[in-house]
Amino acid sequence: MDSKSDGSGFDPESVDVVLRLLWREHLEVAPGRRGPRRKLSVDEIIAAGVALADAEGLEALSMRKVAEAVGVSVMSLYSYVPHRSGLIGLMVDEVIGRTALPELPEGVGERLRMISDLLWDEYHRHPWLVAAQSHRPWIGPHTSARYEWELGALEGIGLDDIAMDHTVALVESHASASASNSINAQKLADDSGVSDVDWWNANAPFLEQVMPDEGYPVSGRVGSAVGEAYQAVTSHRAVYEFGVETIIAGVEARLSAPA
Amino acid sequence: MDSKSDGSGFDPESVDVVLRLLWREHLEVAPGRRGPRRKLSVDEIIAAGVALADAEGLEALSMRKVAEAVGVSVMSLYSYVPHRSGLIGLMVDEVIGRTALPELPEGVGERLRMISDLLWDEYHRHPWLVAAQSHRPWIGPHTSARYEWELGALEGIGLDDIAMDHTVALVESHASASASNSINAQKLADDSGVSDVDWWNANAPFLEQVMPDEGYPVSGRVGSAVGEAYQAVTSHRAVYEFGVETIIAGVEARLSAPA
DNA sequence: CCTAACTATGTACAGTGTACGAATTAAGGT
DNA sequence: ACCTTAATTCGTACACTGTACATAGTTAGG
Repeated sequence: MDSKSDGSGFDPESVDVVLRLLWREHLEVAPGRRGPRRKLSVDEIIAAGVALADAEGLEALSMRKVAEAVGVSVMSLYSYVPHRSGLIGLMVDEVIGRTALPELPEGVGERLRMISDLLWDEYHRHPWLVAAQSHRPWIGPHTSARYEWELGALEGIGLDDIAMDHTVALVESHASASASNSINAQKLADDSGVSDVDWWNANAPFLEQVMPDEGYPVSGRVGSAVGEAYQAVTSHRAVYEFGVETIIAGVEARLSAPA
Repeated sequence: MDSKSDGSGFDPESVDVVLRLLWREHLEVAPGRRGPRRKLSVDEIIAAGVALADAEGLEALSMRKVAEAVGVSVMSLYSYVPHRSGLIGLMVDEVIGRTALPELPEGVGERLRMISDLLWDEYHRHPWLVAAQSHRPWIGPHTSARYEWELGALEGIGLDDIAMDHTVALVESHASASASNSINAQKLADDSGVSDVDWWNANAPFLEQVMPDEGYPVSGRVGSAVGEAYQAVTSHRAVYEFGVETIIAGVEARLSAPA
């Protein structure tokens, strides 16, 4: 043990600051610290960040706004949280922890669907989660519990460890990507005040001019069918459903035809 | 025909500016315009934007840098392009046009794989494409040609129009999401100088402390298996491959078991 | 009580997208 | 040839952003 060791067997200096914050509940409370008493807890900051992002999106989450929300000067935040990106990482684990992990049903398909729907719903409850994915994915307590739960749903059904991991990743990818499409479309409509259909109606005459029918035989026909089926340009929810079902069918095919 | 009509049957005022720029090749050249001769073409600006984004990423694509690259003042750009977001839309269609659409092989699986790989490769050639997806998806000539090609690959194999559209969307979603994971990891490693493995090595002792083995039975085992298989924390490419195969299996299952 | 550690805060910097207005250029109408 | 008018270029300005740094104030340990 070196001089800085607290007997836990790792060098506390080299541990990612955000990581220590993520697991703050699992660490002994810090010993009596000098200096002024802290006005806040990290949790208050995280909660304020989540509220702000829920309400106005991640791009509106500025350190100044968070600071104002918790009633502290901007630079004081930096004594709680190392940077904006780290705060976002903490927010992600926080909201993941807010979603309870339900009992798993019987059947592989039912389980995959439950996982997928849980993610889809969560993304729509916190639309900024899709934009948060371009930041470093830190390993927090709730993220870890979620992963354990997801893998547990596939335990003992006949997939090897690698396939279990990749199947979870596939379901997560698909839920994330289709939710992302759905959410971006919604955000664009909100921000610009122009809905999908409005935009299409305004620009259809122009497109008919530059896109002659004979140049797009298949997509012309398919586009019409889609428009007619949903009475809209597209239905993100339907695309999502179709994807989940296809993926489930693929996993089941893998199970019944082992390598 | 109203006073502003050019005989084409649509009101040119209501057409999205970016849309007109996207289809600029298909429009008659503008009649003699007053004012100073333009120093540039839109294409030069788009090309400069693509070069910049390829080299430094989308967040480094500032109007000031683009302006400097083409040798013009910042605000002059705005006489060519309505805003940064529109420029990005034009860049997207441009790079999509740079990828040739190859002959389609026989077999549904082979075709889906070709489409998917084409997208995966394209994302890795232009990593900023993943970040560009949060902007409005304009309908450009190359995007349309791509969509027509993708649908053409599924024509006549036994899917109805809706299923064709959704299958293409599924493959695109999956390619986009897995490429996004791969690219984000790469970018984070580059920017921070800390690789996946380095980070893990530095923080593993801490994680072992806060994550007791008995709390994560399945993910502990699976994580080890994955680490051993790839000699890395994960293999984005392998996850992608697994997903493509599963999706193909799902589509084939759908084909052999009609509703 | 003094010192060393810690917190809170103000200021400052190098950026960002783009609205606005002024100056310049060239074409169309007479 | 001249005037009008549209189009282009460009400088300045504004409201923001994240965060580095220095300073002042507060508390616990020795």
